[in-house]
Amino acid sequence: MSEADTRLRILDAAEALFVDSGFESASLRLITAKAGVNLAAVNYHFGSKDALIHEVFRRRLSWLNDQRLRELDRLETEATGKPLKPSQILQAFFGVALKMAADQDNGGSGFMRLLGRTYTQPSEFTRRFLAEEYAAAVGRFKEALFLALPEVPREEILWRFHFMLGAMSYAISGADALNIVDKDSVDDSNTEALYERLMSFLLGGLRAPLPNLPAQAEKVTGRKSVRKTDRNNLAAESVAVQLT
Amino acid sequence: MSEADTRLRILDAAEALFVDSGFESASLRLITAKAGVNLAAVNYHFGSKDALIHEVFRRRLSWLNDQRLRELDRLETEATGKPLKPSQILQAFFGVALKMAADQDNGGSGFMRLLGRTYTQPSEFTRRFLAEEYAAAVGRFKEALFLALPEVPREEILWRFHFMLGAMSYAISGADALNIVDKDSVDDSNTEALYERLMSFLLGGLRAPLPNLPAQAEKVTGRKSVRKTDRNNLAAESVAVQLT
DNA sequence: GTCTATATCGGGATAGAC
DNA sequence: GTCTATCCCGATATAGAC
Repeated sequence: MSEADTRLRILDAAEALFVDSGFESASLRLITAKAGVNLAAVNYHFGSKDALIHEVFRRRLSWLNDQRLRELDRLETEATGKPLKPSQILQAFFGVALKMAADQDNGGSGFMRLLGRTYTQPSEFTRRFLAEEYAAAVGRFKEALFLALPEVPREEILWRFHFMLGAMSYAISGADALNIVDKDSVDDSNTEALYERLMSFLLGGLRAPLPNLPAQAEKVTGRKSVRKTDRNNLAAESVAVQLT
Repeated sequence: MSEADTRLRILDAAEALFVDSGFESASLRLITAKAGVNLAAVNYHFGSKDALIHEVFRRRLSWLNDQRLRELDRLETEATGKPLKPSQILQAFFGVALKMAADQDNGGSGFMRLLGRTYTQPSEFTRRFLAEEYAAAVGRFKEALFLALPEVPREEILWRFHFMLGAMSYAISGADALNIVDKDSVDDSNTEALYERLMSFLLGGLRAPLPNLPAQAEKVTGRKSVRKTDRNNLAAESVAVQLT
């Protein structure tokens, strides 16, 4: 077996086991057995289990974020200087992720589910490299959303982006998780339908009227916080109408 | 130390450690040390680590779902037979959860974060008792939503409910997770503001225009699937306008 | 009910032969 | 590069004294 082969087999086996039972219960013994390689091969090729985990994420995330940025580039080129529509930005970010989740060659829904879970797990170790891998792509998408929604406070956009990530995570977890809520009558085999469902939900949330924030102290400077609520209400009117 | 005391100390310590580092890394040694009790006490009081995990969820979930149903009862009594507004239903389900997340006496945000994560983890063990604990409450809320949104296909409502759970989960994970996306400038200390932000996002998503579902084979019978798309489009118009 | 001590297992990592 | 054998640790669970 060639070196590259062994590496790949380990990565694939590890990913599958992480998805099914988490980082801890997937022991090196299980991983190497599933991969059909020797136990010691993991330490030889990756150095440690942690490094293996890191690499499992790195290879998928760098591909995913590449695709996302490529799609964003394409849309921005087409738009010739005009700001993108929110729906286009969401399509580039979430649509590409859903497409990856539907593609067996790139880890299928398994990896995306793993990613969604890991995202809310506050382990310093996973947090650090997720931030690294995400930084570049997220920065671009943030800016695109700020441009597309100039009247919406930036903090509000960030929170809604965060909420959208949560919805996507559960969407990809699919009927498996939904069946906790309702044992019957839901079908997630149709990825096209899931995409349409999720996109209209996300767009609805993103362009919802702005919340009535309670007056509060500003974070850094001491500007009059009363104004803030007013400004949000004003923006709410226009936002609910203007977008698509 | 009284028996009840020991039980409680173990439950609290276990919950806190599960939140911080998951079920597997929280060993009985860590749990009992943090609780200030003897290692053997866990097996004496709960029988096994799995049973302890189960009990950690049961005590919080039964309280949470009690509160949710109480609030739903109250709203339905007030409404005297008329269907509730979607916003009221969301308030009873998600608002109560956020309130619990903000209340240190009931586990604070810790437990809710743990719950959100566990929800997407496909372990048979956790899945089974989550379904048990949720069944009653979710059934009532489903029915309330069906009544409140008679023109929206039931399957669509279930998916949107699922998406909303995802958004809530991430909302409660809070700035810790958001900072993966953006290292600065976000503040989650204000739970009132978080509540308002999340509610307007959820409502926007719930009442979004219905998706354009691709034609597909019906699930059980072979009724003409073309009609389905048309029906959804029709409904979309009314739904986007009618709700609040 | 609570303790100490221990049985038993499975984990990650590594040394050293091939 | 890959293997076997093994070290060392920490996990759950339990037996038996108090």
